[in-house]
Amino acid sequence: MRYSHQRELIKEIVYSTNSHPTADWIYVEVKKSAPNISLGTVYRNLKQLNDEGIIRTIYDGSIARYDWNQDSHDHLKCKKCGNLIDLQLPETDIKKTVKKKYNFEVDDVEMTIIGTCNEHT
Amino acid sequence: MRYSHQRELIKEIVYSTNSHPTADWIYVEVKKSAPNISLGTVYRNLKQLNDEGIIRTIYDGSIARYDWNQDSHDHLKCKKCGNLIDLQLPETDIKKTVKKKYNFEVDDVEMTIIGTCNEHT
DNA sequence: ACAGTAATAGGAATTATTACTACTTATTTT
DNA sequence: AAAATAAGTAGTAATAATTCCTATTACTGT
Repeated sequence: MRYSHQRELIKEIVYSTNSHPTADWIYVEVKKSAPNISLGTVYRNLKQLNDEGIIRTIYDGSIARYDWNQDSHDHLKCKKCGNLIDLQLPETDIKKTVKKKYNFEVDDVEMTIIGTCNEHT
Repeated sequence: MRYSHQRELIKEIVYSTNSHPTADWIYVEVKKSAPNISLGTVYRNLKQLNDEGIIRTIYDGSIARYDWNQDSHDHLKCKKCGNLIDLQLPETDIKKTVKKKYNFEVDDVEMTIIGTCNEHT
């Protein structure tokens, strides 16, 4: 993967926030420093960064969000504000259980906990 | 919610399979018995059935799938064949942990385990 | 500095889903 | 049972998110 200014900016934006931004939000942000970047470029680079393992793509309902955090972690989704909050649950032995019980080779466990955050109860 | 023939057919189709069908697949199926049903009708009814708690909507990446199974359960997603397989993991105390640690009122836990199923290892 | 090729801008195309509207049908009222 | 009413439908247009296409631009190894 060859260096590109645009990709660098996109990467920095994803790495600068914990808000799990969408492609569109990133597009708006990156335009501040690269006014004529195109949305296609944003999507292409997000995909590349994802494929290289530099960022991670998560799905919030039907839309894609991007996360710099590569550690295995889960998300809380607040029904009221829609925010996704990172959390680290104690690693249970889901992997082992699944392997034993279903003979399924586990790569990743994606967990989203849906409810109401402390600011909206 | 008033009775409708179309909705009844759609419900029966969702209840007849464990394959977590997409709206499009359901559309193709239901056309066999109601040839001039429209895709909009399929979507509208799936949403209604979901809102009434008769079926459940799950998201597989960015696309919606529908599931008759109302019990709290999880899904295995095979990277190779793309199939979603139901599974019932032993109820851990995720809810309690999250409540204590993050003061977050949990309604639902969505878990998708990604890997390779026994037919594709 | 230059050749080779990956990356870009800008816009068109695609896919999944929702919205609109005139007509139809299930249910309620008479 | 016929008329009234309101929810549901078909067909199509519209939207939103994402991907694709193409002529041009910009890294990078020599």
